[in-house]
This record gives sequence, structure tokens and C-alpha cells, in this order.
Amino acid sequence: MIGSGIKRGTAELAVLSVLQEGPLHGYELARRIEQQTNGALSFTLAALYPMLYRMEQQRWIRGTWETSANGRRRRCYRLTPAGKKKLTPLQREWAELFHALQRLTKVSHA
Amino acid sequence: MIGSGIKRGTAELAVLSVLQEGPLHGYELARRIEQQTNGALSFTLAALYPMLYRMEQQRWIRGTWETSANGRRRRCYRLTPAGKKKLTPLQREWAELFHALQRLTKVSHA
DNA sequence: TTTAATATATAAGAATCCTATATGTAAGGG
DNA sequence: CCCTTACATATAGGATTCTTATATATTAAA
Repeated sequence: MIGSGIKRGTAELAVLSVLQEGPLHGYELARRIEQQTNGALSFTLAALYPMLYRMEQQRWIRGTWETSANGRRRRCYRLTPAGKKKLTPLQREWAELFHALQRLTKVSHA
Repeated sequence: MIGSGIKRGTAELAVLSVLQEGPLHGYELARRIEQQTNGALSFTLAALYPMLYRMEQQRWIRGTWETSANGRRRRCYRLTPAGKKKLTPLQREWAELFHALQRLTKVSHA
């Protein structure tokens, strides 16, 4: 699994990306991130919950309390229009970072 | 320029990569990183110096005090064999991170 | 002589991750 | 019926790595 040192800042992109598929609650979100990256990227719930609060305050996601078929209370998060708008520049910024790092390592091979 | 939130952890890779080209002192290192990424990636010296100390303690780089032609004292850092060994798995880890994030954003488009 | 460029250093703070701990419900096996 | 596992959210305390701001000192140019 990818170390915590280098994955900083990825949680935000991961949450927005996964929520684009549809509304989810925190516990399930953590599982999707891990599944869809084949275990490469994984966050503890202690990291995800505060992140979800922050993103809700910034109006990128909206959470509503719901009761599942089992009778379990859980907080369902869905992407807001502002959240969708945020996703595009965020992806671009990550792409730029990758290119920048590739240039650095490639120049050193030249 | 890439925001500070998402570039966390890149300094280590950047320093090792640039030092692979040859020995350098801190001030020049900062400039090379910025130049070689066309300004996309940039670190303040206040971030770089403590990072160089940490990497020296971990024996990835070795610093020696030298006096330039101008008569200026400066600390010249060069990559150690251990530092070279560190670079390969670090690059691989970054590549894995990129792939993981690509899978996340691509699945959401499917 | 003042300013800009070179060069290193540290302090204080912000952000985002971690482990550890807490709480509580539901389902299944013994 | 009890115990464990899975589900589900929450917070405290600590680590790391960035930031801005500040300090010091030399050299070159205006």
C-alpha cells in the first residue's frame, strides 16, 4: 500500500471522484476507495470523517441522515454542483504534478 | 503553480532526482526544481533546508561545506549510494499513486 | 551607499494524515 | 443466550511537511 507520506491531499480527490458515481455514506466510501484502487490507496475512517465535515462546510458535498433497510442510522453524502465544478481543476492540478515530477526524474536520466 | 495541499511529499523525490544530476547546494537546488518543472513545482528555502537535514540524517545525501569562487560558504549536497537505492522504490510508489488516482477518476466516468 | 542577489537558518502556525479509543446496532455461530 | 464479527460514526493526541515571517551575512551592481 502507498505510504502516508506521499498520499497527502489525495483523500479530497478520491472522495469527490467516488461520490461522482452516486451518493454514499462514509464507511462505504472508504471501502470503495480501497476496492477501486486494488488496495493501493486506503484511508482510515478517522481520516475520512473529519475530511467529510470539511468538504461539507465548503459546500462540495451535502450530507443527510438516513436510515438503511437494516434500521442503521448513517450519513449519506452526495456531490453538490459546486463539488462537481471543483473536481475538474483538481484533476488537472494532479495531472500537472505528475508531469512536473516526471520531468524532474527524466531530466536526471538525460 | 501547484498548491501546497497536494504536493506534500514531493520535495523528497524532487531533491533526490535533481541531485542525481550532480552535487548542488540548497539555494541552487530550489532553483533547479522550479526551472525543470517550468515553475509548476516550487519550494521555499525554509522548507528545503530542514528537509536536507533530515535526508542527511537518513544517509540519503551527504553535505560538505565548500567555498565557491566568489568566496561564499555554502553546503554542497551529493547523493549517497543509499540515496540512489531509495530513489527507485520512491519513483515506483509515486507511479502507483498516479495509477490509483486515475483508476478512481476513470471508474467514476464509466 | 543603498539595493538586489546569493546563501543559510529558525520559529510559529496550518493542514492532513496516523493510531488509539469510544460508542452503539445488527447478524451469525456456538 | 452469549460472543464475535461487521457495520457505522466520532474524537483525542501525535507526526510530518508544508507555509509565512524573521534573522544573519556576503557580494555585486546601480
